[in-house]
Amino acid sequence: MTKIKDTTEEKILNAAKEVFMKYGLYGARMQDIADIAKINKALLHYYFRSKEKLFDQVFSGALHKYFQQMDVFSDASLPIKERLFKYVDNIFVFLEEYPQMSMFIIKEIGINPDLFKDRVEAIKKNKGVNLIKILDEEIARGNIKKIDTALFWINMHSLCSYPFLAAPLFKHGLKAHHKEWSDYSPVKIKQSVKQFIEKTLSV
Amino acid sequence: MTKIKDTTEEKILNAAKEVFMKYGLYGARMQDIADIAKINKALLHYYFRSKEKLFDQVFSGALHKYFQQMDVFSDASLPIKERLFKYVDNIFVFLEEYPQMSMFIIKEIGINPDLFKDRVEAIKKNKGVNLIKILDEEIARGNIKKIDTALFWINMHSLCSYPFLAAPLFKHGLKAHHKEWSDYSPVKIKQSVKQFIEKTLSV
DNA sequence: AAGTGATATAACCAAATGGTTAAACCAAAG
DNA sequence: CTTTGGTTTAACCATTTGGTTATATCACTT
Repeated sequence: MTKIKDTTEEKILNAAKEVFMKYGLYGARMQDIADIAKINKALLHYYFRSKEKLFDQVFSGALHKYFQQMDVFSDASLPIKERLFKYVDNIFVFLEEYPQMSMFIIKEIGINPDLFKDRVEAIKKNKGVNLIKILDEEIARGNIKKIDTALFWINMHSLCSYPFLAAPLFKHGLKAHHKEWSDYSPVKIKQSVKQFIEKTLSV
Repeated sequence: MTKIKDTTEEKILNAAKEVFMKYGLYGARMQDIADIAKINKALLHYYFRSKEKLFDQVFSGALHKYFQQMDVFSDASLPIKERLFKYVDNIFVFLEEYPQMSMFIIKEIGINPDLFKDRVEAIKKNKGVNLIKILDEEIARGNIKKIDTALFWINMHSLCSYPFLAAPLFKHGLKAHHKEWSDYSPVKIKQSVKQFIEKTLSV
């Protein structure tokens, strides 16, 4: 499936990703990371000088992947709705692989806002695509309904992300109603997100 | 605003709530809790035997408040849409006071699923209201559109909760578009949730 | 004023944690 | 075979962490 180089460095990074995502910077234990990577704890410091440095690498990678999904918006050749649908597809692929990542990013930013300011500026400049601006332009051209684009953006993301974040809750909640989470995620949810987009944007 | 008894026990619980919500069980430090409560660390153990016990109290309280919102559904005298609107109002009041709580619950359940199984069963039995079942009944009576009720439930919660969870992200993201988070949350978001309910359920 | 029980604190302890070091391993080059 | 370089490990260290204890303080009763 995914490429596995299996170098020591990658084993560490994968283990660190797992542990940091679950417990956050403060809650994570270097020994746990070493155990999962099946290496000696000292190797962590050999490859990444400190816990903070290792965390920084993991967090940067997460943030990069998170914003990478927006690349599809650069493709101005596609009609806006197609781009949005493709974006939703991207998000779902991403969320299925890293269901915890958006929460990880949100949590760590909440704890240490500085992590964000520095890094995001760099990413933003690299991409240079202004998603809400694009939607506003489409409205000006009359291609979509006249809506509050920022609000639409928030709502669309909510519909996509929250089901994955809250999966532990929903899994249990649905079972109480003799329904299975697997029947809902991700196929049906993706459908209903696209429905929401369709209904909200159609003139 | 909220009643403040200001007993030592409450000071500790409030401090613990703050720290546990931010850092989780593993990430939280007893000394931090003591500092915020402005008491000696030993007092923590005097009132609550251990870190786990203190956490348990905080977590139980959070879970209780979280599910308490659903009480409005017991009031069968109101038409279903009124009940849903009232429920949304409740959620927003709750989320404005405890924006981190749903993430706290979700995170801790993800780490330690056992916490959930034991406690939720008790809560569920106390309430005895089956929300999705109520919606299904309303469909049978022809009061609302024939929809997938569980999916509707998930979507509605997503629209309510995620904006609060992801506030740190949105705050920053909106500023980049010269818009302010305060212009969107919570008034406009609540409106659009109710719009979503209206559109989705109307026959 | 003296006694009493609950409340609070400083000082302490053992275990865990992030981090270091010196020595061992091991593949490739000479 | 020996050397050389990067890689890996066991043993260790200083600090932090959750938790305990002995002592002090305070509110209240007698």
